[in-house]
Amino acid sequence: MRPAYQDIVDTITRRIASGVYRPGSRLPSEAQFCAEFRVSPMTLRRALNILLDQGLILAEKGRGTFVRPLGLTDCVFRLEDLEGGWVDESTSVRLLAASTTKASDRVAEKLALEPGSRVVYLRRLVLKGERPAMYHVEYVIFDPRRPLVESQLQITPLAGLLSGDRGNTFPRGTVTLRALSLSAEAARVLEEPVGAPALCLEHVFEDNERRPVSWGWFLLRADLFQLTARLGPEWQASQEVDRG
Amino acid sequence: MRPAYQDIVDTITRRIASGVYRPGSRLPSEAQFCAEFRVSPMTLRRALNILLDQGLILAEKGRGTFVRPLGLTDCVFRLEDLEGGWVDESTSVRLLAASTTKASDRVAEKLALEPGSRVVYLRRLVLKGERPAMYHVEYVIFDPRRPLVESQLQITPLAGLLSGDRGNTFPRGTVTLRALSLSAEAARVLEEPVGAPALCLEHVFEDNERRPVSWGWFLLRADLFQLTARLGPEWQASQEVDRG
DNA sequence: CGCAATCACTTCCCTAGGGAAGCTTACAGT
DNA sequence: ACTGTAAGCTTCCCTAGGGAAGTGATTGCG
Repeated sequence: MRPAYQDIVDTITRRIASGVYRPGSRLPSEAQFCAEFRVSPMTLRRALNILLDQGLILAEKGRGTFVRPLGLTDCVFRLEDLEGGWVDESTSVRLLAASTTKASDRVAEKLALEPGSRVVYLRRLVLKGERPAMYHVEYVIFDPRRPLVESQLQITPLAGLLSGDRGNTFPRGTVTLRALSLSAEAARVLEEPVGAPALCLEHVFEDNERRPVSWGWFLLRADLFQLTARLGPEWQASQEVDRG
Repeated sequence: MRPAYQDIVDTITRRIASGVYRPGSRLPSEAQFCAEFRVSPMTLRRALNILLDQGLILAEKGRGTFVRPLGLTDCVFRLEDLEGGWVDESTSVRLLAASTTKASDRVAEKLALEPGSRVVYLRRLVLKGERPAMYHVEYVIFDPRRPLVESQLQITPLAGLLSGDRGNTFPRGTVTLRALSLSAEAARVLEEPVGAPALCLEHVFEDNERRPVSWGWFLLRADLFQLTARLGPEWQASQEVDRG
């Protein structure tokens, strides 16, 4: 039913979590594991590879594999499971502004354009129920020769931009996360006091030729959104039990 | 020299990045790939598995494998590559306070203790050169029966807590990231105006039995620290060229 | 025409080996 | 005592298949 390599992954993970294999210590060789689990080397190797790039173990060629000691810095935060959620039933998007303007120096620099080039300027407000939650500002290049723009311009289904459902996805991009205080304008829109803390999610999307296509940022109310990561071994309970 | 599966991963990645394989479209079957790259099914499968859990492709049993359309939410932020850095030559740690006190209600709740139990209270300041950068507050359970405490108590090498070098690592934990405004005390220590924005990194570490061992948080000056993630296909340049 | 069975194609899992390359240790020769 | 070598570990990579299970189109039968 369940793949053998998955059972092996879980078993070893459990042993690490429960302290049978301690951080830093060497664990049995591949040959020994093959004998214990009664599988071929290839299958065992597959299990180890999974643990390897989960970062739970650490292999040194010719010496052995070891339990990797974990530190705070091993945390990974997935934007996918942002607490506060991106979209659910109560979510609605309100378009505050959409126009084409000439790029300011700052915008032109970010988008690698000549100053004064035409760009599309967008401002959206995402509401959870009645409450403003995110404020989104974005500048998109306006170049008839590049076909990407129109897909970007379908405004309301912000969802498409977030989780790449349909065509309006970008092949590449850079996203940076930081904290800041709300400006007067952002504070007004988000119905927060000026200077209130917020998470800022700045993004630059690029096309296939690595040219920037859009620059913008989300402002997330600090009281509604946070990121959580779990550190250390985690496994799904397996129904199977040794009946040897 | 270079493993074959790695070359395959890079080649497919490059094709996705350059638009040869478009988002959502089906890519060749495993058999076809085997024929093209002249490798055995197992090797090809290995390459696909890597792309699979990089999230670049998406396989549906019986139907085929497809290029996965990406969205903003696919970003992952690694605490490891925090911009502003955790430790380098100019980093020093100053211990502001270390004492044992009775746990307040809030602390007792977080650590799952009886209110009034003894806990170790720590406050550290991390400096980059002369400049305060992070402020760390932590509560550690004080229980002679649990041996973990002493390793936690070696204060100055904060590095050990961050990247698990030696023994003072915890098997498990939860870390949450959010934005907030500096309290009066934190602002004074970090030499920032009261109410300045900061990233807050709250952490709870647990022992093998999943009992909380320590609770605390880092406050990171918003002007010094941010997290960056790259979205989309990325590959290492391979020196090898087709000479068929 | 409608429905069910078949068949081709797909992803996915596993076996049973061989061999390259790196590290450690023991042992021989100097 | 020291050094170079060889043996025996180790991780790592690859081949060449077989078979299970899911999907979709085609075909044959009522």
